[in-house]
This record gives sequence, C-alpha cells and structure tokens, in this order.
Amino acid sequence: MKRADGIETDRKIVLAALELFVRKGYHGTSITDIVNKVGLTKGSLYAHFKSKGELLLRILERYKVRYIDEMIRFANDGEGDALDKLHRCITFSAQFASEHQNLCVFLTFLTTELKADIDFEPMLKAVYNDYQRFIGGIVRQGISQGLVDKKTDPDLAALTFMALHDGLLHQWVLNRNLIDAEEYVRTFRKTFIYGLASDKGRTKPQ
Amino acid sequence: MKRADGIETDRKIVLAALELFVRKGYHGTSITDIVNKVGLTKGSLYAHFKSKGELLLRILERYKVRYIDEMIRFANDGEGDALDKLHRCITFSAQFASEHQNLCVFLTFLTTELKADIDFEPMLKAVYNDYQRFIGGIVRQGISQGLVDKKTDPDLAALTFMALHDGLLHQWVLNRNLIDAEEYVRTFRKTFIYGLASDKGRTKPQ
DNA sequence: AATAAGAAAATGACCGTTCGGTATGTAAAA
DNA sequence: TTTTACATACCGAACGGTCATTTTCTTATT
Repeated sequence: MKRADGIETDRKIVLAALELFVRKGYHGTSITDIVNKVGLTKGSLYAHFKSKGELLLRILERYKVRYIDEMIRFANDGEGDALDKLHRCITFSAQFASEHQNLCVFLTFLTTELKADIDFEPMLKAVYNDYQRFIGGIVRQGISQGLVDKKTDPDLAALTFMALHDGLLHQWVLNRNLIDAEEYVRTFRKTFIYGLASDKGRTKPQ
Repeated sequence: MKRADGIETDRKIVLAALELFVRKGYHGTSITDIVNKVGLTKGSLYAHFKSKGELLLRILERYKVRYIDEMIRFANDGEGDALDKLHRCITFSAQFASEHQNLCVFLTFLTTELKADIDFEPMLKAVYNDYQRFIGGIVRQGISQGLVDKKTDPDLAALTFMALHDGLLHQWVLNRNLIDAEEYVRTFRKTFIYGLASDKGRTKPQ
C-alpha cells in the first residue's frame, strides 16, 4: 500500500475543504464530501483534524496570515502617500485573487453563513477588525495629507472599501468566466477613489 | 372554504424562515428551527409548504417583487438624468433596508451559500441578472448624457454598483449597532458617484 | 341562537437517510 | 518492533419529510 506524507495530506485536506466551503458553504459541505474529494476516508481525516470546526479555523488562520497580514506588509512597503497605499492594497488584492481564487473570498463567504455561530463568530470578527483598522488608518493618513475629503469618516470609509472589495470578489466569483479581471480591477480602483461621475457629472448642480 | 388564519400562518412561516436563513444560512437552519420560532409543528409546516426548498423560493420571489421590481419602479418614476436615477436607487435601497432588514440582504447572503446548488442557482442568478441589466441601462444612459466617463463599461459599472451595494449591506448587518445608517448611506452615495479623493487627491499626478 | 357537518389547520409519532464523530484493525515504513 | 498513515465498521443524534389522527373554525340548517 502506497503511503503519503502526513503533512502533505494535511495540506490536501485543507485545500479540499477550502474549495468546498467556499463553493457550497460550511453546513452545505459534509465531511464525506471532503474525504471523497481528497480520496480518503472519514476515520483518516479525523486523525489529521479533530473536528470539522478545527478545519475551518485552520483555513481562517491561513487566510489571515496569507492575505490580510501580507496585504498590510505589501501596502506599507515602499514610499508614497495614503492614496498610493490604497492603490497598492487594490493591486495586492487583485494579484492575490488571481492566484488564490478560493482563499480570497473565504472570509466574506463564511462570515455570511457563520456570523451568528457562537463557535466561529469571534475569530471571524477579529480578522475583519484587523482589516478595518488597517484601512481606516490609511484613510486617516490620507485626510491629514489633504488627499481625502476631511469630512470623511475614516472608519466608515474603511467599511466602504471593504464592502466594495467583498462585493466585487463576490460578483467575480459568481461570474468568473464573464468578467475581464484587469478591466474589473481598473473599475474598482477608479470607482472607489475617483467615483463614477465624469467632470460634468461631478460639477452639475445638486 | 379557506380560513383566514391559514394565510396568516403562511406569512409567519415565511418571515421566520427568512430571518433564520439570513442569520444562520439555509443549511444551517433546520425545519425544526423554523417551526419552533413560529410555534408550530413540523407536520403543520409541510401542510403549508411542500419542501424546505419551496420555502426558499417563495422568499426569493418576495425579494424580487418587493425589492428589485419596486426599486426599478421608484427609480424610473419622475424626472431627472441618469445620476438622479442612481441617486434614487440608493435612496430606495436605504429606505428599504431600514424597513426590511432581513429581506434586503436575502439575495446576497443566500446566493453566497447556494450559488452551486442546482436547485436554486438558476433562480438566484435570474434575479441578479434583472438587477444588473437595470443598473447597466442607467449607466449607459449616463454615458450618453455625458454624465459618466465614456470609457466606463456599463456592465462592469453595474456589477460594481451591485458589489458596493451588497458589500455595504453585508457590513451593515455585521455591525448594525455600530453604524450610523444615514452617514453610511451618504458615504455610499458619495463614494460610488464621486469617489473618495478630494480635489487635490483627484488631480495629483498619477 | 343552537347545532351538526365538514373542511382546514395543527398535532405528534414515526420514517429512512445522512450527519459529525469514534473505536479498532491493518499494512507499510522506520 | 514500534510508529505512522490509512481503512473499515459503526454510533447516536439530527436531518428533511410523511401520515393517521385530533382540534378548530366556518357555514348551512334548524
């Protein structure tokens, strides 16, 4: 009988679970679904992970470390003002989404389903808070640099950024094949920072 | 000879299911959860609805009729250019969200979980398509009126609008108590149409 | 106004299936 | 021979759904 490396199997399980959780939801994915995808049996999975919930938390940790933390590093790395940082966040996100199609929507999708779940809600919210705090800080910086309208509430603007970000990823996943990713990112960038209106639209009397 | 309380029970079931589906997801909500909330028994529920799935489709229909169709009517009602219409969409949405907190996020939340479900995917996508077609039409109109940058792809802009809309509602539901709704709507409006940047930020060299 | 008939609504026990999870066995690598 | 990685077989609980039965309301007749 062939033998695989244990750590490698760990990884395979996590990736299979990630894909299924994102596609069918947490409660919509059974342990049997996961082991079928990996090519294992249930008993074996439970030698690697002690529960379905632990599997989810492992993925959440992966998300936090590989996405949020990395985005923060990437945005802070190098020079430039607050708007440059925001641009870099978008750039990083777009790049990440193209390379890790499942992971990039993990937080949004799973939070939708599990926001009221006592076992997961604290961890999910904690990651969201990290994210919001970081974007909020950039907006604050942008205001003090005069690049962002000073009437803007930084925390609400951060929420708006995350909202647009989440929403775009959501739409992208729903229409992967129909959307030109690069064009889509340009639309995000332009809309969030400069708005939809042309000069004429912008200056028309309210 | 129909009894009046029967149709009232229908309504109670739909509302309870709506709230639970939005809060805990479709697969995270059991029939037992629903009947407990209404104060009924399972057998009785199945006299009103022939399956859990039919219950979901009834709510989806409610969403379509009360939200999307009404938004289209409201936006088209009265005078004004494309930007005015977009403003009215946002106004309607905000109003609707304050009055129907569960229904307003139903489509987004349930699509996240059920986008790969063969029983529901077509109906969910159909509603999304109606929505996108409508917003896309407004953007097209805005372009021909010179109010929207003519390089904008109307369909992508519509997706972006929906994305921001979905995302904001999502964040709002996650932080209901922390968010000042009116301020939040202003942020949405301003960001989508005019962007985050101040005049200085807007004109700075790229 | 009282009543009997009957339809509508609700009950609660129950079905087969699938769920997450466990105990134990086995084969290969060390 | 011990350890590691997996399979097999099974558990109780919860799932969505059914059904014979009982309760509740409406209405036609007295």
